[in-house]
Amino acid sequence: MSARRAFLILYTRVEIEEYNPMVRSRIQIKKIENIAARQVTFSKRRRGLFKKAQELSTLCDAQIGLIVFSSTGKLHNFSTTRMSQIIQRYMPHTNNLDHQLDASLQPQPEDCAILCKEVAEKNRELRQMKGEGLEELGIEELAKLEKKIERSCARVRHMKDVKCEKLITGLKQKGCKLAQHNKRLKEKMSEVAEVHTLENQSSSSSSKHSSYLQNYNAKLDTSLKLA
Amino acid sequence: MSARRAFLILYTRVEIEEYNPMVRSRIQIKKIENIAARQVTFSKRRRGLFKKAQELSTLCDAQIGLIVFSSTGKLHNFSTTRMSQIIQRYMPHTNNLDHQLDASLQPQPEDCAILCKEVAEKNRELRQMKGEGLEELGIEELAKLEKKIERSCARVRHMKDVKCEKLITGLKQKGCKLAQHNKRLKEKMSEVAEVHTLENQSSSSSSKHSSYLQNYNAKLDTSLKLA
DNA sequence: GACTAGTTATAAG
DNA sequence: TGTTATAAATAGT
Repeated sequence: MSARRAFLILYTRVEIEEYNPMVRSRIQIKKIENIAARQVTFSKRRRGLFKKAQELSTLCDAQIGLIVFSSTGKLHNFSTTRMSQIIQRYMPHTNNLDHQLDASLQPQPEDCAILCKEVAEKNRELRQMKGEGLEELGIEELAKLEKKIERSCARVRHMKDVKCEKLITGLKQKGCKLAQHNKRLKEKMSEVAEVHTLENQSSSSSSKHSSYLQNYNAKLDTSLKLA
Repeated sequence: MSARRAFLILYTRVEIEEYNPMVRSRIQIKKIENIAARQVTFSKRRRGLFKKAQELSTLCDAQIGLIVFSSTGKLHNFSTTRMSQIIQRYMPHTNNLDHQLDASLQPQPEDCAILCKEVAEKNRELRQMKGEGLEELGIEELAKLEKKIERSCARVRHMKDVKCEKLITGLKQKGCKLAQHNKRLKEKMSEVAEVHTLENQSSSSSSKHSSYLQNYNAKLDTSLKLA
């Protein structure tokens, strides 16, 4: 039984580490030394990568630029808009060390055209969202737009409510603190007043204390206002 | 039973096309409108994309630069060496250098900058109208925005109602006309049938008239279909 | 962020 | 390039 067990363990280890089964196995991510295999993998994975990039840009409305040089030096690239546009947009985010690049990244006429188109498109969408220029839309489209705007409105309303609630909570807390502070100040005031009364009864030099009390009251007021 | 069958079919279609089952289903590659879902997907897929890029570069010894701007404008990038190096290696492969030579004939960079700003501004407004990126707004602004969107919605709804009403009126008129036409055609038909009966009773040469009547009926059918 | 269950990418042939 | 079975990515919770 022990021998059988040993065999099983050995078999399993061999299968995982060395034996190439006829089916796909997990691979390590390290440079593929076999050139043919590397090229095949490069081709397949490049396609996969570009597809993923395309999907991400579509699904999430992202702007993507992807440059790939194969080990043979061949260029492959993908971008949602003109690559130069993406690189330009990227530049401000990078260190100033790369300023030399700026010279070769002057805006192209195509970029202007693209931007113009973009502005026009945004304007159209914006006008629709504002409920302008609706004549060209059909009933279905109008219904969709209505739903979309309603959702927007709900989002705005929700954010407003959240902020209001936060504000109210904050104000309440502040109020509580102020009330506590007030209470403490009043207590102190009555203490002072008591002392004053006692002193007033036992001594004739009251004017000095009286002005002191007034001064104290004034300070109290200021504290309250500041709080 | 037929009604029940129709219901079942409808239910099935809805389940397939719209209802979200509790398990993963195939998705269409199109912009995700739900903002939260979009952000989650962006985050997940971005990680996946970057991992794939990393793997491809390691496995196949490729030089890769990847720039991603999210829809909120945030930059994410990956590169095997300094991005500037990759961009520089990329530049000769574009025809930008040729364009650069006649820079004097090209639109000024300022134009592009202005357009860029405009796009950015429109995007900001649009996003707000869609109820995105509201964190930076105060309660007052949110309230204003809400009112604005409500007005938009009212406009869209109004336009939809107007169009619906028009459509309904149009359809009703069409229906009336068709009904009238039908009535007239039926009257004519009974006249013809009457004549035919009389003639059939008084004369023996009925085959000629019979074929004439058939022809007439065929024409009637055509008229009805066209109407 | 973790989990699960279908989906998608891909290693090997 | 196409196929197949498994690994990996990921949509929905």
